[in-house]
Amino acid sequence: MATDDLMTRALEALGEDGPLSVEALRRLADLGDLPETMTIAEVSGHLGVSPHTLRYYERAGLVEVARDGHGHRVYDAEAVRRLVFLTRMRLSGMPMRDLRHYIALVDAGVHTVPERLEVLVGHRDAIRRRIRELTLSLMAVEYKITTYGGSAGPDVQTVGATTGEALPDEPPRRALPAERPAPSR
Amino acid sequence: MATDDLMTRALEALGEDGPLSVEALRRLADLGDLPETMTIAEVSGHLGVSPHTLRYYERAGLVEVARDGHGHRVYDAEAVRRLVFLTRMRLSGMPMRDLRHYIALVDAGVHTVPERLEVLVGHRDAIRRRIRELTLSLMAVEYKITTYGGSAGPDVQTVGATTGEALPDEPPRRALPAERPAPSR
DNA sequence: GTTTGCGTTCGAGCGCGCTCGAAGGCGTAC
DNA sequence: GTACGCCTTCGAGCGCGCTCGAACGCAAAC
Repeated sequence: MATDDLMTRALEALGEDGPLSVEALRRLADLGDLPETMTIAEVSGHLGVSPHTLRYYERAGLVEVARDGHGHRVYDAEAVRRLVFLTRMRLSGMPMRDLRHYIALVDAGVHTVPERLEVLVGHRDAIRRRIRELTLSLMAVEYKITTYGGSAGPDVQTVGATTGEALPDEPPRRALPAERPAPSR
Repeated sequence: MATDDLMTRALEALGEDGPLSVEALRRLADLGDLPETMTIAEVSGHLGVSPHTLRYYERAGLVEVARDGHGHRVYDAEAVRRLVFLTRMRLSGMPMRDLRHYIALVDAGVHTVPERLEVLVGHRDAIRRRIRELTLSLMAVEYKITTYGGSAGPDVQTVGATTGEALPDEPPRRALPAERPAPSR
């Protein structure tokens, strides 16, 4: 996915270990002053997505883009801003389907604002869920790494044994020193 | 993806808003006492992945599963534990390719432990990156929601304007009440 | 016996989000 | 002129991770 690069760049711009604050957001949002119009190559460079993908988004009905006398695309600032939004949403995992829906709402006029909000809230919740999932997985992987490394991890005891390997060629599944025999619920 | 359900269930088991702690991990890891052997349907129910997917994983070389007299799969505890590991890794976004690599290492013997650790560390970092990405996106979406809702959000100013919509049918892009005119860098 | 239900293998198909290639137009550089 | 480079459209192809269907086997229930 081309958009992976985008976020990578965004993260780099923020400094990998920055405070990840509203301040960071402001910097992310700071697109510089967009020129009046841009070519597809410029937009591509700016957003970090390929021209192919930009054309694809247009075909998908997510943006309308004017042509110049030669049939070449001319992206105005509004189109670029929309594309920034679109790439950001794609990056956070919103499917094309939902994006099409949202854009249809936007194009349908201001009376769809409540429904747009619903979509956004739904997506926000999806992101939150995903972060929780990943946090959980992260903990499992970190635990596994520490126990693998030998520096006997914290107090979870069964995780290592649930990895389906437990160092094959070795006595499988010695119980780690348990603190308590895990309450039955 | 079938595995979505798995994590959903895991999260439910933890209580959506729980402390997300090591305690939580222990519960997740607590698979109960696995029976000696299981049928494909049992494993499927236990892990929340379809029998189709279990067969697929086997075809992919991720687990070996014995057959009974009728040619039916018989999953032993080790296979189940491995599948738990595999689904957890899939859930956290590790691609099949890497999983195959990892499993090959496991099957190659204990001397591959260092390389296994490298893989795990790489994956851990990937998860961390993804969490950071999502956190960033979450902030952007939350900001957009609050400003959309009218309850003028915190102090970022440009984000709303970068969404490519800025309430069409309305004077586009009035500057929001800025606190400071964003430093030029 | 036949129906129901669960299992098997194999290969094909699908949904997603790109990604690419072919065939061609236009404008500038040499 | 012609080569280069960037653009266009259109449709096909791809990588991923499943997901499914067809055709069949076996066993217990009715």
